[in-house]
Amino acid sequence: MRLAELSERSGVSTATIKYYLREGLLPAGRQINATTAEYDEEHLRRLRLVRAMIQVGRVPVAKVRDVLGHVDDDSLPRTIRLGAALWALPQVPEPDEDDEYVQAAHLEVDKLLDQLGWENAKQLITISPAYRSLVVAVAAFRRIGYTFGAELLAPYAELMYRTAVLDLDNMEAYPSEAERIEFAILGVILNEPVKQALHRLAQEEETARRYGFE
Amino acid sequence: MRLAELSERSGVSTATIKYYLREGLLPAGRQINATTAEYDEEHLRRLRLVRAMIQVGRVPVAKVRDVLGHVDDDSLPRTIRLGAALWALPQVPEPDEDDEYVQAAHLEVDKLLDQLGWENAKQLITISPAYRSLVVAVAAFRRIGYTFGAELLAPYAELMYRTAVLDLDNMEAYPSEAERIEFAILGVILNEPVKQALHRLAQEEETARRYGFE
DNA sequence: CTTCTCGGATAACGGCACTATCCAATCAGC
DNA sequence: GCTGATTGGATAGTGCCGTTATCCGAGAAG
Repeated sequence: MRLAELSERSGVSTATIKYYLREGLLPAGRQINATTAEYDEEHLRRLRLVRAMIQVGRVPVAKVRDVLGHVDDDSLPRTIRLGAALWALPQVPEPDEDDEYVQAAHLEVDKLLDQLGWENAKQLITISPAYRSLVVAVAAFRRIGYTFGAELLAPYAELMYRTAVLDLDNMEAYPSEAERIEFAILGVILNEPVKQALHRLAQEEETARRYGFE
Repeated sequence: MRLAELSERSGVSTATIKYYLREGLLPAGRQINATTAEYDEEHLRRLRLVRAMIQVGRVPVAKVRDVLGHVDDDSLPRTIRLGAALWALPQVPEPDEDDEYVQAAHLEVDKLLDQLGWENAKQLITISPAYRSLVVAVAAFRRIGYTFGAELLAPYAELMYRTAVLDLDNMEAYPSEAERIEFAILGVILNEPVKQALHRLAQEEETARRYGFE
């Protein structure tokens, strides 16, 4: 198919597709001649993935490029590809290590990991963006005057761990390696909006149950 | 304290504070004379809240204004204030109701709510942004070729419901109404980054447990 | 008195996701 | 084979948004 058809079937304007091509989010089509390029179902699929990441996952274009680079890198073993995709995702600004709240948050999060026995996560704390995000968020709570210590975090972490087990179970249900990788990426990028929405729905439900509508 | 000190103690530049004042995120200081205004601890606290929402919660400035408007509106009953804060948060673009994937997602999500017995949430589906976000995300999965039906969503929803119970329990632990409201706002805005980070950490932990580091 | 700082108003900036405009090559319909 | 529409590439422009820089005249400080 040609650009116009790719645009029609994906619902993305040709101008935007050209932009994605330029930015390297979409591989170039097979060049038929100087003015025509041919795209296939793979392009359509990739384009839909890109759109989902940008619109639903709110992933910036540059990050999408990074993530896709890892997805396409067949030379990497699976866990590395998974990790690379996770880590290429948008992050909270770097924590200011001199800030007293950040330091307190570090202690609290480290205590939490000890309590939970997350030995693998502990090994990653120097490099994991998830760890840094957690520290930044916990520090923000403290700065406003609310403590969000290990004892409050632990039950959440327990639930999130069970969520992660579900994620990986679902991923393993797919037969091909390629699908598993793509689903894992989606599981990080699109799953979070799903869980966030479920969470808010659950909050609405429980609030209504406790206090009614008025 | 004056602008310069407010800036120093909060770590926010005077130019940005002026911008927040202009945008109505921060109430004006007490005017001492034509060129001096006096700010107090409440201003500092509010400023930190605003910063946390913008930087950690990634809430757009306009939304912060809306949320704070509800926080400050003493005439509203608590559940409404809570709901108003929840609903003022950034949303996914409106789902296109003509889209076949969106329609399928609607059916799937409705089925899920029935299965779970979330009767209160069902009543809110016409207006709840959380419901719409969920539909958009589920539709995005389907569009790429992965089904994320009620039977896969249900265990996640169960875990999220337990998370919401924790949220409300934590909120109720605060003695004053004002603190509870503020904590509830934070619980929606800052808690989500916390949970998201815990989730990713948990994914990293479980991935490492299943597959090791190589 | 004069130099410094204050806060208000306004304009400018930089990043990002697109989008509009040109253009020459080429395809489709007659 | 001619002609008008379409194609894809290059480039510049747009709109939004969070932030910052520049002026300015009115006090405060030494």
